[in-house]
Amino acid sequence: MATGRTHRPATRSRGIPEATVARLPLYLRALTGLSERSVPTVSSEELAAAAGVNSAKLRKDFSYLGSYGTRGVGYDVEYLVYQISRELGLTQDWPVVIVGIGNLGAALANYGGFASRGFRVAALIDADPAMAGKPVAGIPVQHSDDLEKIISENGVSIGVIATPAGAAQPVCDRLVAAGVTSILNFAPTVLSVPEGVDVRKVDLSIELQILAFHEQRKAGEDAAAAEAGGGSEVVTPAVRGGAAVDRKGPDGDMPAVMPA
Amino acid sequence: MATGRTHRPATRSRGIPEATVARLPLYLRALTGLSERSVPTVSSEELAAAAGVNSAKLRKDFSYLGSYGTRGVGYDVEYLVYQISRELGLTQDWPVVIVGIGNLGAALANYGGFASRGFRVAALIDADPAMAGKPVAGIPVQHSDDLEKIISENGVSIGVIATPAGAAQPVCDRLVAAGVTSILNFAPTVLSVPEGVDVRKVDLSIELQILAFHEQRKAGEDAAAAEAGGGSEVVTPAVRGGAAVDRKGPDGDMPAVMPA
DNA sequence: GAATGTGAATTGTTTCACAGCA
DNA sequence: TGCTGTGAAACAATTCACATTC
Repeated sequence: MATGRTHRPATRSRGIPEATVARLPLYLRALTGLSERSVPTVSSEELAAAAGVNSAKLRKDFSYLGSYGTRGVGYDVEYLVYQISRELGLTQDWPVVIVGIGNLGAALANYGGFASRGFRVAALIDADPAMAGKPVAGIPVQHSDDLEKIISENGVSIGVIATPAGAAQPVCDRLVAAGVTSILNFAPTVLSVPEGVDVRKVDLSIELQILAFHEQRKAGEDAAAAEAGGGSEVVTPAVRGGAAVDRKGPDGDMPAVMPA
Repeated sequence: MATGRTHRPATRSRGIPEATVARLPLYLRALTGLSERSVPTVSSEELAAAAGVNSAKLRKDFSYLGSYGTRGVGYDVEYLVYQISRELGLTQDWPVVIVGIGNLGAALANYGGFASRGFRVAALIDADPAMAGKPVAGIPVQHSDDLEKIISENGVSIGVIATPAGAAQPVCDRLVAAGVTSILNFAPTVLSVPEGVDVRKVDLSIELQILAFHEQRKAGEDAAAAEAGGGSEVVTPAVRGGAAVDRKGPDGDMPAVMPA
């Protein structure tokens, strides 16, 4: 999961489990595809395949929303699209601000996937005065001095942070103070927010690290054995200062070393 | 979670639960911060706070790696950094290719977080001949005709897909055929891959949709009531063609309508 | 005395398997 | 007959609480 939540009770919101909520957008995407191809109905099996999950899970997920299928037939595509959209709150317009218009912020501003699903980029904000007024994705960048005003004038409740790590917490604080209650954080930092504010994070390098973990494992115990025995390109290990030479990991003893 | 996995047994890899693996990068980031500030040791309580998790979870996570702490004292920062890096496979160099050098691909190429953690952008690949040769983030873009050659010459096992949705599956197939076994997918599609290939996905609009779900809920049952009663900016509902006017959702009856 | 490491309890999620309905 | 909807079983993750060790 490229993602995690901060704060917020583990309680299911209106009975829908978090894991299910996280999959609704996936179903919606698959359904939208079918809808565009004018497919009228779809079975749990087919839809599950299109969404990349298994059908029992999908049926259980849908059962939390209500009884929207027809036994022996399947689900009406258009009807489900509407129900899921409504459940996700996509039948309304969500103005969003993006703070931090660097490479990533600009890419986000240009990203079509937002606009296509009820999200409207209401403003772009950056701390660099040189950026002010410059249009990105057709929207003029505004200076962060005006952040509070921009938020309130546009009725923004969702903010996207794409600043450098150091700026993220202060920006977050200002967004929250100005009334934002949902934040999508691309900066590699843990944000602390008051109760009632939702944070989701996307950390590109974390995803790669998780892949690397599995990749390493695939390389096999052969490689692990080789590394235990002889030299590899491990970053120059130096002898550790403190106590403990007797640490034990599950894969055998490890010399008390660490990267320089 | 901005993320999910496709394919691959639910089995713990070498006894480390997936949920734990997904948090290791977080701990590592927090530890790196402490290391830079020359903090020698840290308690589970402190580190958990810095990583944004609770301390019991952190201790349980670490217990899967081994006994790396000292009772009554805490964890040695440098030592843990090394152990986690090793566990994640970050003590080796991972050449990565990025396919699809649009706004997002370019932003990824420029993203510092990759390089800082053992990931090296070995090549940028795009299907547009006009891009070929043009440097992005100091690396010349290569044409996708040469994809297979690039993969094998650089020993790439991790690929990043940042193409439009339509191109993603063909690109994925070629990457896999050329030897890539881990894929980070930014395209909004489900990729199908053979057994043994790992896919993680990051879908920006999915994250926003999950936020919107919770945001909607925060707006309260008052808003829900208001919407049930009168007009809101629901996208022009039209009467549904098919059967069923008797569908029932958990929040009361719903007219058989859907977005236009 | 302080903080780790971990069994046991709890909570959440997935999968199974089949009753019930169109 | 075919496919949904859902209890019940299996599994996974989290949290508790405390014995253990420094």
